[in-house]
Amino acid sequence: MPEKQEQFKSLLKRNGLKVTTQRVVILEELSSRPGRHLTAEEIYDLVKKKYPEIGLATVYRTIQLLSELNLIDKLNLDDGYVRYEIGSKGQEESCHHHHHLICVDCGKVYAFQDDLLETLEERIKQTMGFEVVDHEVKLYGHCKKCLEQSNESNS
Amino acid sequence: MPEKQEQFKSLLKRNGLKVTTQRVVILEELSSRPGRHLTAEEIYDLVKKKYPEIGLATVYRTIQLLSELNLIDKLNLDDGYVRYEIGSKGQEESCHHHHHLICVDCGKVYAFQDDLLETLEERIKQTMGFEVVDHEVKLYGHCKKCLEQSNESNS
DNA sequence: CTCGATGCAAACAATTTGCATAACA
DNA sequence: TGTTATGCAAATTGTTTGCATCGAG
Repeated sequence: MPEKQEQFKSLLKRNGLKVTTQRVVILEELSSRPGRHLTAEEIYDLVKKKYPEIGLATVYRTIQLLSELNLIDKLNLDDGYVRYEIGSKGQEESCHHHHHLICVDCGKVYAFQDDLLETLEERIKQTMGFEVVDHEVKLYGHCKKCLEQSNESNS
Repeated sequence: MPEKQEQFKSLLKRNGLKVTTQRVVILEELSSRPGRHLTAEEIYDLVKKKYPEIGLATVYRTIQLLSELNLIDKLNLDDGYVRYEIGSKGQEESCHHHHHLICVDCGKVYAFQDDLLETLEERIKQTMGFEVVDHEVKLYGHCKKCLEQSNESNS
């Protein structure tokens, strides 16, 4: 999909960044895995397959840059790694900013979108005078599959 | 307040932990600063004033222990430090589980409680079969004070 | 007494940085 | 051609761990 490559190139240019193969490949790898939450090391390994000369430091530097521009989203699952996924601005599809459901049993991460948060933010603005511009919501619990499995073993 | 000390001691015992001066002092320091979000290093410095022999490793070990028992709450502001504050179980007052408003201008962290989240969690249970048991909500934005200051300079 | 808890220092691991080289604009 | 980005390796730093000692139960 060369048209996607062109998109990334103009995306970089639009944000005042130089277009390099490394940056385009990193964006490609992330964007071809929406919903996956990849660590720097994982991105490094993926990119190396397409561009073996890349260094880990470049991955870190690029990730940080893209994150500051909100082209990719940062996610911290408190497992010692910072993870990244393609964000709404880095994707043509309007995949809205979403939140995460983290299963404490199997570790799987689910995404969900919600508009209820807007009501909450409105209320906060009213009561505390605090104007919310971004949010990070992590809900921990038991996913459907794990709930079913534990029900089976209990019956 | 020696009655608070007694409380911490029984709190530790109740959770199957040995009562040591180090652990009690760490709990004291945290509980005398509700709403403050302290790093391990900061806790270490505070505790050293009352108990200079303590080692940083003990602080880390104790913090981890108390965090697993939910006596203290972990907070990650993505500034490279993991922070801790006394939790509802570690305090006699019923200070409900709360969420954080983080001002992107001055860095100040405000707390708020909300019940709207329960509606959200109910909805998630219905639509996705995911049962939420814990949550971490961080809202980033501009606090009242910083909003007022930027308004003044604009007028 | 016995096992868990501590202090110290060394080990770890994710991330950052300095610097010479390469390559986009 | 000049500045920005890269690769490599070394440095940094929050956190963990091994081990001998100490102290709560």
